[in-house]
Amino acid sequence: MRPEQAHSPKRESGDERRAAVAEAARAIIIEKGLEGLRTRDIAERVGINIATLHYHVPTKEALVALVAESLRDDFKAQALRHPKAGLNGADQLRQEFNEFREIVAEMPELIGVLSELVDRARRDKSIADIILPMQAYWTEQFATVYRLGIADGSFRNTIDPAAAAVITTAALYDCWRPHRRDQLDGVFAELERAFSNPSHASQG
Amino acid sequence: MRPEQAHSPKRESGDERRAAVAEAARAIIIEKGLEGLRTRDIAERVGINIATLHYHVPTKEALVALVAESLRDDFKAQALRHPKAGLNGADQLRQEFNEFREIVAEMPELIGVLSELVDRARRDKSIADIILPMQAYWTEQFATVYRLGIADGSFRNTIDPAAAAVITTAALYDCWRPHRRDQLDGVFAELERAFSNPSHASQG
DNA sequence: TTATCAATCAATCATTTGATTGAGAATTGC
DNA sequence: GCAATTCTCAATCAAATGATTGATTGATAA
Repeated sequence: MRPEQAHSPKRESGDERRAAVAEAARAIIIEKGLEGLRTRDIAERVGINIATLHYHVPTKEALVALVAESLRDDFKAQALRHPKAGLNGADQLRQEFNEFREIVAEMPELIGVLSELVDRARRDKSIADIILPMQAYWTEQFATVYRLGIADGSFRNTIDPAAAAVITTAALYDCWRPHRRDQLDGVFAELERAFSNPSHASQG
Repeated sequence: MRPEQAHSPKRESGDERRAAVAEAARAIIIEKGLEGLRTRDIAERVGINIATLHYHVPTKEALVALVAESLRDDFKAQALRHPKAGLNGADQLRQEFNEFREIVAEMPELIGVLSELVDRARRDKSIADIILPMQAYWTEQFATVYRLGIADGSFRNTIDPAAAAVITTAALYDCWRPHRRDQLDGVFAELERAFSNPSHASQG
């Protein structure tokens, strides 16, 4: 979001409105789910009239898609935060875990929004087209790390990178949930053991 | 559900009505999510009047709890299907995977209902009280298998059973989703490799 | 300054929604 | 068989819901 212009009475631009709408909708989804998402509640939370909301985001469907896009964009920004060049597979995996820990710490409740959108993606192709590529991208990041680790010897060479990546992202996603959050570090450690190269370890 | 009594014009009992309501609600949740669950649609699908629905299930909240309970009961029934006595850890793990494959094959779309209820559990304690113990029970099954496998030597002794169980159930759950279903066997195999005992394998 | 377009609003629409009411039908127990 | 109880229904309620309408305001370019 664009920095606020100091005390400007100027109307917000269309993009700013839509960003505010997306943010308000996310907050409400966290509280009430997609099930409880109401256009009037969003308008109220942004501080605009219901007709203004419809002016900027014409339908409720468009609104949910806007939320999905805002989420995708946040994750994209997060993915670019830390470069990984020069690290071996095992170190990159650890870095991915550290980054994930940051996400969980910064956005503890976003799992709620993401999860609701994943559910909707099953039923609504327009949401699937936003959410599934994002998930696939995340999973592919791990597959790449595992391939690198196999090549550099830090992971066992029996790994199926694609399957290992699914296992990893699934476990991380599950540990984002409130009732599993205290198991995050234990799961990180176990994943590292699961994929590390035993002969590498015995050499080290 | 109770076998149908042949051609009996008798009214269905309260329990039968509620079971039919739960089943109808499940079907609608699969199609439209909790977001699109409407009491009138359920009544119509069962073939009863809306007031009759309210007679048997007084509020929408009670209805969602009924769905959660019906799901829990199905899983409980499934869990008792195959005895595991006498198998070592690795074989029990394989049997768990085979059972899970059965569940996915028999109830491919139930992930949709379960997932919606998991999301609601975050926001609604009465649902959490039904769903979370069910999930914890499932996870604990795997932890038990891993502990057994460590003891009998079929799994590596560095495993943290609780963390390994979380990783396992998370991966299986994720592979129940339509877009991941084709990876189920690969993930099974990778999980087996992840936790197997290397010195056991080299002896075998 | 004026015309144009974008944005905003209050009021409103048509329908839906969870739930209720009261009468009648069906079942049960004595 | 009858009274009591359970169950079912059509009609209805009050409020909510996504969305629309038409008037007005704000911003900008000429």
